[in-house]
Amino acid sequence: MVEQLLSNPDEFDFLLETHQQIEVQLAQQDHRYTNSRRQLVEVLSKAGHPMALPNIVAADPALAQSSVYRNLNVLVRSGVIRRINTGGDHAYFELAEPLLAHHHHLICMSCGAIQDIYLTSEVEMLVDRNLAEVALESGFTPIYHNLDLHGHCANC
Amino acid sequence: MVEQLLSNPDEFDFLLETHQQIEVQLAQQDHRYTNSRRQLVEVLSKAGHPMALPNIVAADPALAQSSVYRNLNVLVRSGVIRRINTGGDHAYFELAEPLLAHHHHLICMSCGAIQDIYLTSEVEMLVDRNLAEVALESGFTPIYHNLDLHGHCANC
DNA sequence: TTAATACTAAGAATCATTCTCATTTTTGTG
DNA sequence: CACAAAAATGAGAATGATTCTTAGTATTAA
Repeated sequence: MVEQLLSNPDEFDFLLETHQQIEVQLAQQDHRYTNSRRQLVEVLSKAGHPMALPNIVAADPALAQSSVYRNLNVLVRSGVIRRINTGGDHAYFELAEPLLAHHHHLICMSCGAIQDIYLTSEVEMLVDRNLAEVALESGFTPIYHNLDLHGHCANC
Repeated sequence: MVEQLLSNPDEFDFLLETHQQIEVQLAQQDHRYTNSRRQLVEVLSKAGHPMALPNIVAADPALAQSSVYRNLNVLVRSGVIRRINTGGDHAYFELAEPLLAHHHHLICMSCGAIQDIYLTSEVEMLVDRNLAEVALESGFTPIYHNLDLHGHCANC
């Protein structure tokens, strides 16, 4: 069992809870939470940062590329995983809210690295309110928003 | 001359100014503002909203697909055009700041349509400040930010 | 048990985008 | 006005991330 390899009991609990939530979320849309989907979620969860497909596949040799692509789509459509479009060669993927707290990204224009950032709740609230107003005026139904800062990371 | 077809003198002035600015901006990087680049800019300018490649090519039969792709890249690298990654099949393109005022986008998850939105200057200021703080902590050098709201447009 | 349905995974197919290259246009210099 | 050097063009080939196909496997429900 993969769980026995974890040194940190908190991480163990987190994964357990995460798996349970996801199972319910998928069941609501008549999808199964199969082994390979669990493994995919564990790779993303343990990495702790957004990953592109080659990294996901490399992180767990049991994962088949075609299945990962298919399952990423299923999980994105079910709201379990979030797709991040950087404009680079690959899309990036991370666990979606509420499995992960609401946050945004620094995206390096040189190396493509992605780092999570958190804004103050005051700023988040004002942005939300302002976006909601503008959406309402256009008859637009908001689902989620993206906010990312592009530039050059410390290494580049 | 394309300009003679314009009914609105304001639009004529706007294009003139725009072309002049772009010519300078390109010259600074040893690029020429050629005819086909002008035509590309005019298509985007007249549309008044972000366009995907097939629409750009369809809007002006004189534009060759391969040249449009190449020139979009040149103009994006020079900061004249902005690329919008929606996650759909195509990237979208629009004139960049300061040719267009700072704004954000509503992106329809059903039909892919993109609409410009403007936030209040108060919100923009707070977001900028907060992003700058967070970037500084990470040694990240900010260039620009994206903020887009995904959901369903009035038609969908 | 059995039928229906979901899932898997290897490889083929798709298609947006980039690359190649022969030709044309523009620029700068004598 | 050449004329060489540098940029740009455009048609088609190549690339490569992602999706599709398909035959087989696993799960569910009756």
